[in-house]
Amino acid sequence: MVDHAPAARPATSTDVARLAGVSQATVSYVLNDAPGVKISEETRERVRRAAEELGYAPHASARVLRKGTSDIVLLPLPPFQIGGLFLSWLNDVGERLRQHGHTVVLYGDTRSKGVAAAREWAQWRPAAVIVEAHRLTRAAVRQLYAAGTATVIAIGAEPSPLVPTLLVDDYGVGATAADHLLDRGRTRLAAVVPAEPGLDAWGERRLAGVARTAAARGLEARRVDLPFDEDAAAALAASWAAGADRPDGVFGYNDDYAALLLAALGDAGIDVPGQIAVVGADDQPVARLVRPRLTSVRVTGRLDDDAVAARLHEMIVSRDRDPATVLPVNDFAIAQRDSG
Amino acid sequence: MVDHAPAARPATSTDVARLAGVSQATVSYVLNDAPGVKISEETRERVRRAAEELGYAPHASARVLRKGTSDIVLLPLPPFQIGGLFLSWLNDVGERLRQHGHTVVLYGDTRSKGVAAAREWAQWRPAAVIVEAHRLTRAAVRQLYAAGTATVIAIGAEPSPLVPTLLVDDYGVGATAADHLLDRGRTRLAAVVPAEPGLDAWGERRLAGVARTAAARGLEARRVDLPFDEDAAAALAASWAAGADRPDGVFGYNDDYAALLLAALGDAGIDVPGQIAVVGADDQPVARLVRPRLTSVRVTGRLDDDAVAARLHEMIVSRDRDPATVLPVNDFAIAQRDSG
DNA sequence: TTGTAAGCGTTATCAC
DNA sequence: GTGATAACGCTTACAA
Repeated sequence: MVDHAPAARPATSTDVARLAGVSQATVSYVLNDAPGVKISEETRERVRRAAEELGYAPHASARVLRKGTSDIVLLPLPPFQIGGLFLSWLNDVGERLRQHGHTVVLYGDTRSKGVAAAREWAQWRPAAVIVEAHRLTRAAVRQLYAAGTATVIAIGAEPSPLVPTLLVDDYGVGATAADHLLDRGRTRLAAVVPAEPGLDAWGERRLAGVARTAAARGLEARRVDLPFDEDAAAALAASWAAGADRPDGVFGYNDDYAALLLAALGDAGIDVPGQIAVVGADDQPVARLVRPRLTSVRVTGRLDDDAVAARLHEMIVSRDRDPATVLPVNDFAIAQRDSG
Repeated sequence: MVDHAPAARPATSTDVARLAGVSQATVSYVLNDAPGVKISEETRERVRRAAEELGYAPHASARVLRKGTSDIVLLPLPPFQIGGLFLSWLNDVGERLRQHGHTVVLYGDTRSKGVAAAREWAQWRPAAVIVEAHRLTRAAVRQLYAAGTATVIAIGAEPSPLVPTLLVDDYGVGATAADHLLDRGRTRLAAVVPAEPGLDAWGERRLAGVARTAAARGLEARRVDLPFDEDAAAALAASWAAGADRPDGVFGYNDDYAALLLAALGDAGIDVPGQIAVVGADDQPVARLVRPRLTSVRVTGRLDDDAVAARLHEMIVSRDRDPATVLPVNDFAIAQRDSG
């Protein structure tokens, strides 16, 4: 690439055509490898060289306007609220989607949901919108499909009745922890639900997974609401140290909460895992940094990222809008350590 | 909003005009509050109602094509590689930028840099591009400016020579830790540099901050390369337990690495903070979950998010392209706990 | 094998 | 005050 003098305005395909000595249409044909159009290799080369020379980049909006739809895969997600785990998964899958020719856009909007949000997303004529299930309504989906969006995909812990779902099973986390605890002979189970706005919904689902699994064996699971706060954890540990109604197996919601509880139990003189087994989730670094080391539910991919991206791509090109299409993405394993 | 029958195609401003019984131009005037155009309040109301009725959302691409530039603030960042800390900061600032009328887009591209990347970004005619400094070249900046981008802003630990910089001071983290350790009488300093690709560059800068501060007091700081690995940490702790060349104050890079080291020192029978003080960084939850609790460098905002967003907005509207414009965003404090 | 021309939905410059 | 109308840059059917 030659280092040109600063262009006053970005080069257009007309500029390229002029430089290459061909028509503007030919430029479009060549650069898009238009099928069913025969152009001599020599002309192609001239066009490509001219484009390179001018630093030509096609005007995305003009292209979208003309074609009526973009190749954007829109992810209107608040990127921080979702865990680092999901975020890195998303990045890997995004990378693959890009290789399939999509433009992956994390769209910065947060509060809105329903048809108002859909209208905003629809402005960009995305090929696909992948969004948390709770932000979708029937009208929202309709608006997007009217805007030419090939498919809308919900992210949720259960299948959406409106559109295909990327199933991020959160019940399974709790279920896996419960199975592990029960298999090791624990019978009085408890599950932490974080007392933080935004996290509680996730906590409820993990708790439900624990409860469901316990129920299958004729047992119950107690709910323990816990804010991320040392004093609250100490109070809880003290009440358990006093005896009364102490569980012998606790699922700590995730590794952070489990570690918080673990530290408080230790401070209160309760033996882990002797008196209480503690299991975390997400297999984060902290699990190996506390003593005893934390047993944790590791979330693994059910399909590899390539496969997920390939399925998504397939759904987009085939305009699969069937709510019956459900793509489960995660699976679980126990990372066995010392706490339970 | 009335819940309409499914639209076959998204409503255009022409549809709105027809329904409101006005010309299409009038619709544009009303919805954009065009200055210097007198339109009766009654007409305005009719137009607005028609737009609402039809669920009209202007076609973003058509608007961009016509206006020559978008209101997109493009952040071509891999959202996972950057820490959770920066991510949540970014979200807050993004939210504010949105309130200033910008469309914040995290653009999914990763590998590319230089003019090739710039060309890809320029396709969308963004109003601003905020990107890591190392991905910019002179030609890249030129291409973006030619595409009408109001300003390009670098993110980096030192001011960019090409464009204005959002200064994320990483040296300061190490410097703050070193000051703290030195103030408490430690003299044989060491700093952990994570032996992980991708993290080492950050580690080097934090180390440099420690070294610089130590040097100002006539002392040196030792570099300790450490992978995130229990065995490696144990080996390091064992060598220090053996005596030899043991530091009395260690900066652990961040809380995860500091906690890793802390656990290994404990296992090796070294007293913390008695024999070695350990300081982490980022003030993550883990700092309160380990024993002794971890003293940590807390990264705080130098300006509040509102102010940062306001400055960015100002730079965009004024087309501030002056590399002398530097916006330092973070400041530091010590979260004093038990480890040092 | 290549060129001509229509039209995508907006905004903005003119006449009316 | 309001309504035609001409771009904006591109893709694609059709003409040459």
